[in-house]
Amino acid sequence: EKLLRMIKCRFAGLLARRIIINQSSYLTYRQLSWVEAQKRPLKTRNAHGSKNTAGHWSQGLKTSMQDPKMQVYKDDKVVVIKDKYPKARHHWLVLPWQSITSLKALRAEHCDLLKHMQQVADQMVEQCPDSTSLRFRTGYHAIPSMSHVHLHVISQDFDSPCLKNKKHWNSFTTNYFMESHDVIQMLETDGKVTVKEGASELLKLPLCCHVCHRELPTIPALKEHLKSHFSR
DNA sequence: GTTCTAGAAC
DNA sequence: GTTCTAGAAC
Repeated sequence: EKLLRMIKCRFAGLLARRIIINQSSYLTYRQLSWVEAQKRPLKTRNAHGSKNTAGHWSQGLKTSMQDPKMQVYKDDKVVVIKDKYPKARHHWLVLPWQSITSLKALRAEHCDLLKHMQQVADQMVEQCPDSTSLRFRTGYHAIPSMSHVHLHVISQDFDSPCLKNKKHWNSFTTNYFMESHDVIQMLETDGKVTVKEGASELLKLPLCCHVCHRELPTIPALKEHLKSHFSR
């Protein structure tokens, strides 16, 4: 029994170390002796090991955009994928191959790239069979959860089981959603993109219909209301 | 970004 | 009692 426990311990240790090797924190971890490392609760070690890695959820787009099965369009500058959790009948993301962490990193030299992303977004809408019946918007979230700059191309029906809460709704229907054209304009005039202070507060605003501006008390009520605008 | 669920709101 | 939201997740 003692031996079994020892083998289990050893295995857990190797496992933890193997995870750490893939990260920059390897040296820090190695400074601990093997015995000391065993004293650390497994949970803590996992927490230590799973943060700031390529496997972290916020890095998911980097993985998805490289996956040919996810790509619905690509050229030498950008790739388009379907949003994994679409918030409307049509919801794509346009991503540049070039790694740009966020809007904050954008400079004047990125203007042409953003214009191209906009062009590709327009193409996606054009080729969509529903483009005649549905309105589309193209823009960026002021404070995105996912790393790597991505342009949302989303139909305005918001008819999707993935749209579940106030944050989802307000991120696409308030000024939290920054129109692509406005972002490009800002970059051209200021040489950078500034996000208005208090943008995060916009997510807490009451639920308001984007078509008739009626206020709805709950998400289910809002969804029911949207049917009156977007019956198939 | 999602999932899960405690407890608020009804 | 049920519906719904909102915050933690190590």
